[in-house]
Amino acid sequence: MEAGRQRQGRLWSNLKEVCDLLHIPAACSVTTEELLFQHVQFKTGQRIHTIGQPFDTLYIVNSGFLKTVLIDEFGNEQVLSFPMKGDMLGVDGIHTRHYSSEAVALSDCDLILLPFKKLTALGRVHLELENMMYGVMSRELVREQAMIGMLGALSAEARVARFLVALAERFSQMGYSSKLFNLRMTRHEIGSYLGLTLETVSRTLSAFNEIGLISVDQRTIGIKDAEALKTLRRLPPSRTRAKQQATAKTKGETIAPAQLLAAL
Amino acid sequence: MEAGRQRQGRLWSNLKEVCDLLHIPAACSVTTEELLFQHVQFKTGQRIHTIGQPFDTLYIVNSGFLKTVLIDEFGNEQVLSFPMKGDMLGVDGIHTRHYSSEAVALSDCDLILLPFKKLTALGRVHLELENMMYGVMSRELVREQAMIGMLGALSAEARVARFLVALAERFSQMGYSSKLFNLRMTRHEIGSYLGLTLETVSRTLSAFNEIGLISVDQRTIGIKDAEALKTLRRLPPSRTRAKQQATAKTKGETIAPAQLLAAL
DNA sequence: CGAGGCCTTGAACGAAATCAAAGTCAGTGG
DNA sequence: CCACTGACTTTGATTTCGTTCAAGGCCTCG
Repeated sequence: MEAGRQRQGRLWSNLKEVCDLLHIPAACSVTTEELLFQHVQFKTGQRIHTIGQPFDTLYIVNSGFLKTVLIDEFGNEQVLSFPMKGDMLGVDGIHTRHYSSEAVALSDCDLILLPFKKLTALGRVHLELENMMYGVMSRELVREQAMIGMLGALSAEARVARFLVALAERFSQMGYSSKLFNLRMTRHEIGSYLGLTLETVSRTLSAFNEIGLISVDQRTIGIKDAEALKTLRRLPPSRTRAKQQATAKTKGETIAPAQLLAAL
Repeated sequence: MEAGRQRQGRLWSNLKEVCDLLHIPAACSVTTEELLFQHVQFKTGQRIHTIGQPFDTLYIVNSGFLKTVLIDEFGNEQVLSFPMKGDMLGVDGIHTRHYSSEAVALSDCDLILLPFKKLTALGRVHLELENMMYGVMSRELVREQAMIGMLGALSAEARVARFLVALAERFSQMGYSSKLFNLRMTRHEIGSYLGLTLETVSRTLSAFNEIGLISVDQRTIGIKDAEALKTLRRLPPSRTRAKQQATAKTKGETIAPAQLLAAL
């Protein structure tokens, strides 16, 4: 459909800028400006690459928000990640020389092109660059391992809670507020990412809102109690709460929300 | 506990052998035998590396079976993978220079040591080696993405079915029978890997056995109908089967197992 | 204003977890 | 040799979390 890129080619970045973006301590041996990487702009909804497309370039997100997805045998999307500033895209294409996932812009985006051939050639000359590559790929691997652990072991509430905390931290790193931000993705996309249905995501956000952990207004999220979100395992049954309070031998005093939330 | 390695140092491999093991088309530019990598043996139960331990070497499995695990805040293991011949271990340590997972031998193992420093240095001289590194890391990433997709979207039955098929294929690649093999891991470990409880794994295997997809005898698995396993989405409700047959307008004839299994 | 996405909420159902009890097997030591 | 221990597995009964199905509300944009 909208396969065409929004090539404007106005911007270029040097190696130092690329390393900074990736949070790689560039020894900055290359002050020369001859090593330039081109930028490309994508508009909301455009695809950066599709599944099966021949691989030749990696991308670094300079600004904007994206999602990467797998498409299963019957056309259902499985969201794999929500890349944003400083993330690398396309690494999954190296192995088979074809991208194995699809990347879509969730907002207008500015990406840096890293032609893979050029990159590896440069890596042999500039050691930081090579280390950067290994580091970024390893980091991505660790991120996915954490994701597997989360999908394998955590309750729906815990997944949503950690998702919010992770988002808040990313926004903080990017210099935005970690307390108040806008989700760039739909409930459906969040659900797919977390292995849940959109209804469960919606209900969970409402529940967090009700007990004061966050505030929700459509896609605007306010983080009220980041600590509780970080350690949350499961929510106290809202309808049964009275019964639970009666059962607990707490000398009649009301159980503090924090206690309930931290319950195994 | 048994932190000590079983260093025997009897075996060494050259670059060609390493590439073969990883299924990398080594251009075999290096026929010289000076590039040697040491082997190390581990016995069942021994740890290859632990979480947080300083990273300096990658491992390739030459023989044997292992598991890699994450340990959560309360000591619960989350199985991430079951590496076997040709798999690489330790890549997650590159990023932070500390392993982020733990690898344990499920059987006696023979691993090849790849000191990371040495490896990257060699990569600059031997291009196939560098390509191998990128390829293997990318492959691992793709594998984990598939895992995330599976955990996020598939039913318990489908997960177990695909797990068996994947195992069968690995055994086949390794030259063993893909029709009859022994599981090297417990039901608990399989469950952890698939995001299920051990009871669910056990029940699912029993169900597959009952309808003739596999045969199960403790850890010995016989694959009877690989195709059905590959495409299975959900099992027909065994107790409701009579009712379903009645509901279906199939002129009184019995529904073929294959039809039921392929049901969306 | 109306249409179409997106989101929320409720009710009922169902898949998998949890709880519980036996059964199997390998290894150990009397 | 055999009984005993402990880890692993199977199977059943029950519970619960999350899905599914359904209806209505809320924004945005033509």
